[in-house]
Order: sequence, then C-alpha cells, then structure tokens
Amino acid sequence: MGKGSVTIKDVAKVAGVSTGTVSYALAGDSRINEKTRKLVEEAARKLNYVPNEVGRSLRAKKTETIAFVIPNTSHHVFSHPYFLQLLEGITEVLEDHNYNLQISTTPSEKEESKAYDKILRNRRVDGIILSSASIKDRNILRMVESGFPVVYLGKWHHEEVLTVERDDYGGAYEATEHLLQLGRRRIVHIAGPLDHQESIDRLEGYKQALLDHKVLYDASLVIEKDFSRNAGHDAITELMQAKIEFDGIFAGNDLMAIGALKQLKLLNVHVPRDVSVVGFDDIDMASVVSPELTTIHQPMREIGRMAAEKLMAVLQNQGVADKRSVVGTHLVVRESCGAKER
Amino acid sequence: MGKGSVTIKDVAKVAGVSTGTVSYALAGDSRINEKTRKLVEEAARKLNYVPNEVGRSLRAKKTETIAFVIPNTSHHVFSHPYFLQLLEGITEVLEDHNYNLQISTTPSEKEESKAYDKILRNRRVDGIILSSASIKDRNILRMVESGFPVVYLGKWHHEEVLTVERDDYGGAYEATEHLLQLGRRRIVHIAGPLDHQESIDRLEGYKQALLDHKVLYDASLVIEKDFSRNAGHDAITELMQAKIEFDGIFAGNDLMAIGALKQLKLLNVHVPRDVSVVGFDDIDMASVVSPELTTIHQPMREIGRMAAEKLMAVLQNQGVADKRSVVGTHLVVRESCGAKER
DNA sequence: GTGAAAGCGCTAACAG
DNA sequence: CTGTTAGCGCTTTCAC
Repeated sequence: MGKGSVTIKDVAKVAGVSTGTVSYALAGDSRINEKTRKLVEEAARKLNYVPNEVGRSLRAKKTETIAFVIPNTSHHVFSHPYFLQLLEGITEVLEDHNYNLQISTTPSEKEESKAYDKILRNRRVDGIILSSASIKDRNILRMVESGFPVVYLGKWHHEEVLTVERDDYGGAYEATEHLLQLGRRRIVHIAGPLDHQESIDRLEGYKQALLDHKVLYDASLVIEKDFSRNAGHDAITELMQAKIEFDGIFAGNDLMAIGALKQLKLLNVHVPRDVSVVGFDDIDMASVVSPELTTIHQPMREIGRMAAEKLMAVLQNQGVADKRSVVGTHLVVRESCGAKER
Repeated sequence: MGKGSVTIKDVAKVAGVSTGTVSYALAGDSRINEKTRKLVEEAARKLNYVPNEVGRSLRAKKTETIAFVIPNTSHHVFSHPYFLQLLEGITEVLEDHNYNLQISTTPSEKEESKAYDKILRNRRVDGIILSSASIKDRNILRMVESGFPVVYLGKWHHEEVLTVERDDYGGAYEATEHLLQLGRRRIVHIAGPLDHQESIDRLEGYKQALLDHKVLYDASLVIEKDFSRNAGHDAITELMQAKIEFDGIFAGNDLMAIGALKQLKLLNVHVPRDVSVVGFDDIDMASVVSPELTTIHQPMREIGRMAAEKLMAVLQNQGVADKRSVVGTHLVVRESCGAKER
C-alpha cells in the first residue's frame, strides 16, 4: 500500500526484470520462460499490482468502454420504467465481455451538438448504444452516420446503420385489432409524441387495423401526448370535455394507459365494461393496477442484450449477421380490455 | 475528417505553433498572446479538434469519471424501481460538474473481490458511489475503508466514511406508530434481508414503536423476505397457512407491500377494513395500486444528488461539511391503511 | 509569449 | 527468451 499507485515499473524492479518482460509475462505470452513468469506474477501479487487502464487505453487506442447515450433531457427517459430493463440487458452482456458501461446524458438542448461531438471524438468510449430519439434531432443523425460504432435502438432509414427495433407497427395493429374483436368501434388512440418514430409506427398500426376491419378512421379520436402518466390523465379529461364518445382506448404506452385508467375511474367510467383499455410496453406497473392492464409486451431486457451483443461484435470485428434486428411483441391479455369476462 | 483522429499535433501544425502553445491557448492561459490564441482556436475549429480524454487523463492522473457501484447481482438492484431515481439524481449533479458516470456491477460472488480491486486501482474512475449492500460483504468493507474516495449509500459504523443515509429507523417507527394509532395491534412486519443494515434498522424502528405503545413484540409476526413482490405474496401465504392472526402489515419496502396487497385481495381479505398495510420507499407503483399504498417516502433522487455532490466536493478538495448526511423520510397516507376513512 | 522536451503507464517492435 | 526503446496524446516545467 505505498503512496502512489504501483506501476509496471515497480513490478519490474521487484521481479528483477524489465517492464517489457512484466507486460509479456502478465499477458501470458508464450515466449516468456515459465520461471520468469512465476517470478513476475509473484512480484505483481506481492505489490498488489493492478494495471493502469488509462495507460493501457492510450496505448491500445481503445477503452473497452461503451456509452449508453440518452438523448435530450435525462429526466424524460429516467421516468420510463423500462429503462432499467434495457440497462440490465446491456450490463449482462458487457460483463461477459469485460466491458465497462458509461451512461451519457446530453445536458441541455443547446449544448447537445457539442456534447455528442465530445462523446464521439474524445476517445473515452469505443462505441455507443443510442436510445431512440426525436426524428428531428439532427445530432442523432450525425452520430448514427458518423461511422463511429453505434447501435441505434429504433428504426433508422438507412440500411447500413445497426439497429435493434421493436415491432411497433405490428404491436399497435394487434392491440387495436384486439379491441375491434371485442366489438369496440370508437377507439381512441392516445399517441406518444409524433416526432418519435415509434409513435408514428404505432399510429400507423392503429390506422391499418381500423382499415382492415372496415372502421372509419376518425382523427378526433387521436390525441397526441407525451408518454407520461399525467398525459393519459389529461387525455381523458380533454376527451370528456369535448364530449367525444368512445368505447375503447389504445394508449401509446403503459404509463399513459395507467393515467387514463385512473382518470376514468375518477369519472365513474367503468373499465372494461364501458371502455376497454390496452397499453403498450408491459411495464411492471401494468400488472398491479386495477383493473390489470392489457398491453403489448416488449422484451426490453432482450433488446438491451441484443444491442450490446451487436456492438460487441462490431468492436471485436466479428461482423454482425444482421444490421437490422426486429424483436417481436405480443399481446398480454389482462383485465382492462374485458376479454377475460367473455 | 482525416483517417485517424486529429490530435493536438495536427492543430499545432496548422496553426504554425508548438503543441504546448496549443494546449495553453485552448486552456485560455493568460500568458498566450491574444492573436496566437485566435489563430489556434481557428485551427482547432477548422480541424474539428476534440481533445483525447485518455491522453489527458493519463497525464492528469484523473479521469473525471466516477463509478456507481452496484454490489452483488445486478439483477437484484435493477429490479428496484427507485434505482432510476437514484441514477437521475446522480447524473444531474455530474452533468453540472462535467463528470462522467460509469455503472459498475460486480460480476459473480466469487469474483467480487477481484472486481472491486480493479475498480479501485485501475484508475479508470476517480471515485465511487457505493450502493448499500449486505453487512457481511467483506469487499464493501475493503472498498469503503481503502482510502479511495467513496460515498456509501447507507449507514456505516466508521465515522470517517462518507455516507448518505436514510432514516430507516425513524421511518419504520413512524409507519408502525401510524398503524398503532389506527388501533391495529397484531402488526406483521415483512422484513427485508436482515443482513442488510436498512432491514435491521427498519425492524428496530418497528420494535421500538411497539414498545412505546405498550404492545408486546411477537416474533412470529416478523417474517424475513427478500424485497421482491413475490416475497410479499409468499409472506401472506405463509402467515395464512400458519393461521397467524394479524390486522396490520408494515412491509420493509413497497414491492413486498404490493405483493402482499395482491395476495390479500386474492384471499378476500379486505384492505384496509380487515388489515391495514403500510410500505416503505414510495415508489411510483405505490400510487397506482388499488387500494393506493400508504408508505414512507424516501427522496431517492435527492439522495443521489447529495451523494454525488459529496463525492464532487472530495474530488475537488473542497472538503465536505458533514461526513454523514441523514435524509428524512415521511409518511404518505393513502388508502391501504384506512386512515382516510375516519 | 512561445518552443522544446520530459513524462504520465503501458505495449510491441526490434535487437540481441 | 529478455531488455531496450519508441510512442500513444496530453500538460507543464524549463529555457530563451
């Protein structure tokens, strides 16, 4: 436990060899004599030597660290429960590969451009997993198309970009169809922000399901909100005030569905008798609310895993099988739709 | 956009000065002539120069990165919703200080010792925030008392260690007292793992409240579980099978309380009429379950902020005012205790 | 006010 | 087989 940290020089001195030999010995290079290797290992152990990763990184030009980048205000993303699952999936894979994970939020809107640039070029990380963002975000564009190893969590219009996508369209279609099959015809869609691709796709899935079931699309039934619980709450209030009739709700995510559920209860609208509700995400909360929320399940942890695996493959030059991966979603029928009562 | 990344040398060449001058100029050192500074800045901008942080770190012997270390299986911690709030608080502060955040999980039990050592000595981070862990964990001990800048999230027996603590004892006392004041006398405590200090303290608070209200402590009413939703569920099942009577439950955390709530409903035990339930944490879920969960609020985001602030103070040699910080908790009365019906 | 050069800790090419 | 050494990119003395 000396004062400064112990370096390879210290080990070399104690073992009575050169630093180069220490480096080779500790790396298990076959050229090093068995005896010397033991000697070096002994010295390293005695001194409690841990290689300085910064020196190593500078030399190797890689850090064995990747960043999970969260665009825009961190607050927004952190409020989403599925973020944890994503993180869990990512860390699992990184552990296997002995990689480190850095969480990067981008400070303020204004500084975003600079912030992204820094992440890309300061060499602190070897690659990034990029959480999905507004399609208007020019910085995302630059990041994704910079050539820097990036895996984007969402759909991207360019074939060469590595992505892990959910089937937003298909999930929305299934959710809406489920409501239609239950006999619902006036189905509200509480959409997420429509500058987000996932929101657009979910809206499209909703529309297509209506079309296929010969139900006229009514724009007044679609209401754009911001993915928060309050948003679901507000959506109901607004619909009621506008005296818009509806017998079903397909919410763009579970939080909004849960907000809606609560407000409906407050207004004495019975779910699922009067209104059937379906969400999207299948967060933990969905199974504890009452009535329990019927929703579209997304395997977020698996998505995290896949993204990390894909990035690892690139960084280790293994080549990725599919640039695009689409993970399936499926309907989880609980109580809020009324299907179980039939 | 040359092939390799642009270094300080490139900038120096273009600006027609030495690398030292570039470094000074970009740092805004007053010794550099205004004109030269402009020249350098211009060159840097033109080349899109971003300093290599690894080189900088090696030289400065600091990385401006801290680690948030999560002991044991990551899965366990990731399943706790408050983790996000903690993370949010930490990142907020780090952003202000331009520090990076690394999430470090410790792989397997077996490897823990080595893993901790690496974190401490590989120089990839300047300091760590350490999530609370089992009191039996010897590695935590070593980390905390290694002299490396550490802020521990929880109580520590040694005065010199920096901590941010919740008032587990006080919160538990308040929760239990609330149940007592509602006339409950057979109060079950579903405790968290008792090798965790917070679980011990909550149990102590529970006991003391009983004592102060002259209610005999009955060990058969205390049941040790693992903080998960299933655990709450199981606890109820076991109590019922053992035919133990109770009219109140103080759960060691919200997840267990929510699990218990669900199982009680299944068994047609009415909450709060037959049994009053109080949780601990005040996670988001607590306000969406039905009945809504009365619980002890903990400001996790604030705790994250404080921990990060404290670590920043140490790393920037500002000296910390209080080595120990204890943040208050308070009771949030909702529906599961029955107080609102009076 | 600026340049030259040392050196942070490490690895790998080159010599021997 | 092992030692010597250059150099990753940066900052900061030390000269001039």
